[in-house]
Amino acid sequence: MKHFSEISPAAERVVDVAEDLLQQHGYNGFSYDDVAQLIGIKKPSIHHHFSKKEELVAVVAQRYTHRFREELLRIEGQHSKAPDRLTAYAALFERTFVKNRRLCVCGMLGAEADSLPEVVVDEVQRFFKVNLGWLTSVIADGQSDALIKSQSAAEVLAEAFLCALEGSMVVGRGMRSPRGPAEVGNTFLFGVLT
Amino acid sequence: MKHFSEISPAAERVVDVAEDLLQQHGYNGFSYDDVAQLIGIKKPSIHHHFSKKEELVAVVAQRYTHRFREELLRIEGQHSKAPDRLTAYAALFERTFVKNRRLCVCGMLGAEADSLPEVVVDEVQRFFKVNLGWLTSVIADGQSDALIKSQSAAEVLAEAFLCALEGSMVVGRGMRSPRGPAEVGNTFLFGVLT
DNA sequence: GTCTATATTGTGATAGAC
DNA sequence: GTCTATCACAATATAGAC
Repeated sequence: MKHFSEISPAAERVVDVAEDLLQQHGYNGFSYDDVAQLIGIKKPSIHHHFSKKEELVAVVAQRYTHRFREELLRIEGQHSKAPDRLTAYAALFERTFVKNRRLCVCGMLGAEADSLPEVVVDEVQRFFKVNLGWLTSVIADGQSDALIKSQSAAEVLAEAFLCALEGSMVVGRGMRSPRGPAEVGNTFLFGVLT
Repeated sequence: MKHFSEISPAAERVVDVAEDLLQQHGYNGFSYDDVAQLIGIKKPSIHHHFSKKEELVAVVAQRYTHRFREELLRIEGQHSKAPDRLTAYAALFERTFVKNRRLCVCGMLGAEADSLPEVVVDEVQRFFKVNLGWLTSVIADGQSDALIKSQSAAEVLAEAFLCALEGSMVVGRGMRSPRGPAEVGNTFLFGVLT
């Protein structure tokens, strides 16, 4: 599979626009022509960079996961206590959602996963694994430090937290509500975990 | 808007199949021809029952919400304590998910809401409002009876619970994981609320 | 209620010139 | 890297016969 770091600047603009359309309309909700028109070039030029749609979307998801990992590192550098790290984590989702109720790339693709090419689902799976792994270790640390009082297994708490954040974007969009991940994350953290 | 209770048996079969396809592939992921082939008739026959796709999907969502309300009533009849009612509520989502990781109709439509006709989004919004209203009153009752210890506002707890359940289907599908709403609901209920 | 036939538009994708 | 031209097909939707 092509790697996002090895693509040209022109191809990167394609990925930028595709990411945006994906978050707003989903895999089956945008076309090569939509991407082309937003950039201001023609459809076959998109095929020049990514011959198949599944390749384009897989690269979008791949880069999205990479950037998420960079953010996780940044959070570790900026916050040392588990509750602060989890609040900052929820803020990542909130930042996406406040821009026109954009969905998480992998939340959208996760919903559609049943009718998606395998290369795409593989990337989605990787995103969730990375996030669950990180959350699990942060929560386990919080339990050791007695900053998180719930004694449920860190792994299942991590999953519930991630699900609440992903779900908040879906529900917030479906309800046309301004309420998003930050609020739901807060409820979870201060009504449940700590 | 057409009401699901006033449609013919033939039209109802169309709604049955459309609901299924919707849960598996989303609004933009199934076609009139898919519906026709699964029933064993031709595409224009579907148009005879529902001239536009948005009308068909709106009726699917409408009936889905109605059936959900019937289930909520049933839960009220079978369980009197708030935690039991919430566990039974999570089981509704689990029942959907265990069938080939099927998504909640309105969870799927909520994710896609940005590129959906307004008549459809209206129904999705109604579904979430109905569910949040019911959950809020159940949780408030549980707080009065001291069966739910969290003192956060019932409304925000309701939203977090619903988001966790909807999100669990999205994440479970994206991870190709068998873990679903029942487990996440459990974590929320016994690690957070009670 | 179902069909055949068809209009119209959009889609992912390719060939080959510049 | 971008273009024009084009293909093959699938989509929603309509007209009109049975």
